[in-house]
Amino acid sequence: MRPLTHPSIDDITVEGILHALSDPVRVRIYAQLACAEGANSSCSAFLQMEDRCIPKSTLSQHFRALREAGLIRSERRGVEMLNTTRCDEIQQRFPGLLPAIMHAHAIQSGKPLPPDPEDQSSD
Amino acid sequence: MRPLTHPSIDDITVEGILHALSDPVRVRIYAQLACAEGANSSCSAFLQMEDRCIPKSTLSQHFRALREAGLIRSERRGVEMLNTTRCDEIQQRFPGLLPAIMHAHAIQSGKPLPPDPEDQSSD
DNA sequence: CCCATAGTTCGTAACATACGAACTCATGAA
DNA sequence: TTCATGAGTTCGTATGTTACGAACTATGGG
Repeated sequence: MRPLTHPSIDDITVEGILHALSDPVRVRIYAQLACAEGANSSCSAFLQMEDRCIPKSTLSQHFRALREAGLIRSERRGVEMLNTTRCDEIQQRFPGLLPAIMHAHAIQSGKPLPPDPEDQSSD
Repeated sequence: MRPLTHPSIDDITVEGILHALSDPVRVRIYAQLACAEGANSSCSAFLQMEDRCIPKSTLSQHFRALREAGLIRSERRGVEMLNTTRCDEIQQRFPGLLPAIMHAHAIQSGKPLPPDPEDQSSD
């Protein structure tokens, strides 16, 4: 089992981020992580998302995609995995990108957030 | 030859936009169109982009991808094609999304724009 | 009508993705 | 230490997507 690889902040690309978040399952995972930061962030917490039941091998691949795009950081916590977003780093490198995407996603889901408190604006 | 299809603004999805712009060639095309709005926007203008030479069948597919994602509008102008971005419409539906993406892309390309005048902030 | 130019579509090879089966790793019980 | 269990990963394969050359369609000019 190869050790988890995380790209350095400078190797993170816009294309990579967009591609990772262009998958509906992955945005949902990412949105969950971004909301419940630090809470129940193990992979298994997503085994039964709202409506669909996603097989765990597929979930594992999705987490890997998010990880290799630089969107999340995963570390072992005993038998589980602790997943956290790297939004602070990405905000440094690409200010406003993630908030804008998540905001648009919220609009599309019919639950537009109130104007985000600490986001959106270019750093 | 089927007539060009453009999704209605309500059928445009965030995932579709992100996927379309997650391809390096397509962002470059889109960026060009967004900059030189109305100028030389035919497909053939992109036949020899900066470094790579992209075959025209491939280019055609890229334009179709952008069109079907709702990012551009294409109409015949005689023998050519006039391509224009639909950024105003998209700005209505997903405020700040495209500016943030293009801004991030500019940063990555090493030419960060000055803080965008009318963008970024959550309407 | 014939030709040239601008794009599109088709066919196929290369690449990417989804998911079940089989695996690894950490932990806890015996 | 050994075995069992739960959490994730990797592999193999079927299915989908993408790239690009060849053949096609449309428009405009002689």
